[in-house]
Amino acid sequence: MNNKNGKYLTTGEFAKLCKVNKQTLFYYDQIGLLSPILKDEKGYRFYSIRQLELFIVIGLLKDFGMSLNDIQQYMQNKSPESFLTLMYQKKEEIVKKRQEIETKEKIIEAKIELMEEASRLDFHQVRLERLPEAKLYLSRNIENISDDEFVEVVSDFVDELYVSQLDTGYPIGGITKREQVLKGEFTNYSYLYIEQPNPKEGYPYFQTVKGYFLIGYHIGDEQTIHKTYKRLFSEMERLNLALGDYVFEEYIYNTIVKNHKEHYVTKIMIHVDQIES
Amino acid sequence: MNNKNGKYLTTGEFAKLCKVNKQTLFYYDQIGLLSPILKDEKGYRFYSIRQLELFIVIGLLKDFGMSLNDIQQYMQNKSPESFLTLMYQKKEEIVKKRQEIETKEKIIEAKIELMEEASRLDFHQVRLERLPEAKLYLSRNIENISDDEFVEVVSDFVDELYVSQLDTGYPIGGITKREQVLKGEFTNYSYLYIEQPNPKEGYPYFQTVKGYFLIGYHIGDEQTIHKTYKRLFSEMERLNLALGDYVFEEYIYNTIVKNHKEHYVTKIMIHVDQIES
DNA sequence: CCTTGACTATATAGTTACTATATACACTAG
DNA sequence: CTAGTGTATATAGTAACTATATAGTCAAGG
Repeated sequence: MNNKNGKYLTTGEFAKLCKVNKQTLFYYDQIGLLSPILKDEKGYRFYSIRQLELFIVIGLLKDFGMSLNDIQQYMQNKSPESFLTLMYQKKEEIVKKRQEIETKEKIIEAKIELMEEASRLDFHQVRLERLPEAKLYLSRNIENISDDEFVEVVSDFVDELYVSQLDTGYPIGGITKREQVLKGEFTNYSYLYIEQPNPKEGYPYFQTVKGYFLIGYHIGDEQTIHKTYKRLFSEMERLNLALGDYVFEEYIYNTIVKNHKEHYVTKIMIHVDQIES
Repeated sequence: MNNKNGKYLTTGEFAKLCKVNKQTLFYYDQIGLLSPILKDEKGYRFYSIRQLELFIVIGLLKDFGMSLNDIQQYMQNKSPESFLTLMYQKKEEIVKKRQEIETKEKIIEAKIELMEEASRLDFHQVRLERLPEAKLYLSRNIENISDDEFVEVVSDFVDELYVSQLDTGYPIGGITKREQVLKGEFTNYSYLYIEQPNPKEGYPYFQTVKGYFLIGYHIGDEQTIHKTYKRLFSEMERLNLALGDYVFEEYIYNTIVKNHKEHYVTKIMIHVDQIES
């Protein structure tokens, strides 16, 4: 696209034009990806300004995730048809990548929201709240399961979060059934779950019972969580509330933001029914 | 979030749970990023299922572009506040990344469109076409410029495409003024340009004169382009057309898709005026 | 009790796309 | 003639692993 082919550029000059290190051009020459059009008897390299275009395209293909090797393969038998094929393939890849990035953006937004919310909370206060319907993605049932089976369920659950992009950034929680809670087995969960604020179609979701929940926070190791449950139960009595069908547990602060177990914070949401008087 | 802490996992088992190579866990242990909670007297590693959570977060931060070193730095003095700060920072980065990816998606779409269009063209046919207004981003003037100055202009032009994300995937073309064309200096361009189908605000664009253009294609090296110009001029005479103010040249096929200069294809668009009869 | 096969460990080298460093030669200005 | 800049090659280092080689451990089957 120009008639200024007269000027030969030294490696340094061409590197400046390409906005890269001189060494990079040595390297490209070495692997035969982009060699100078001229090399004098003393080994000095000379590039043409025309070669900039090729360098830019190499950069483009690199951006699209191709290795220098792949790029070289393409360059060796290029044609309008193979270029078009390549572009269609890269288009598919980039669409997928964009969707992944959008998912990650959502995850970050969720984490920010959760952390901001947590910072405004008083963990010592217990409150009664009416929660709206929320959709949860559930693991398989994990009641009274062996260690090995539990590992497998967690593995499958995490796997599904990954392949179906169900990680929303919300915490992974545990659901305990009324009967386990009554037996005092607070952490004999029936399911793991993760909330889906914008659920995808075609997945088996568990619809939370909407209604009233008594919400309290346990500070410290899960070993001592029964103490907090006791506090909550006495509060239920005081408010004339009966235990509902499920209890939900979620980490607010854990290993991701705190170094010591004593500082972990678990949110406990007890489904409650008003007792008729 | 679970009470199944009894089970200790070997390196192989934990690797399977994390869906990574065993060696990766050796590596993480070695750099002190994620060590097993237990090592027996024979050096065997044992992980807890609880450590999966940490592994997942490490993966998340990696996805956000942090190096293992940075992640370790963060883990050493983590807190809800520093996590929030980190998330705000990563959010900014990911928004920028998403925009970059969107730009690249547009570039690919443009390349596909151009190639598909080119494949349907008959390069031997000359046609008269009314072109709608198009916005072009222009280089500085390059009439009768020295080699060194030309290199600088190209460098600045490409630089601006990069920093202002003006690369639309459309070809870089050259504009020749009527007076140069009349002198037979077909490739003494006045400007380089790139079309901006969706122009950004606040940039100096050159508005093409909308109107009639005689469009023909030159096959082969630019050295012989005068032959094609001659053909086009005789066609203009036949159609009773007068040379307008500018001629536009663009590569259809070049070093990116063809190995030999003889197969390059240049599109020539001559702005023309109807001669009153 | 011995062997086989599947596991575990460590140490070292290889990978990609460069970047940094060391050493030697070339060119240009004063 | 020398200082300062440029060029060249060769080699080593980088991140985040992966692959390979060698050796020790363990549980099951004959």
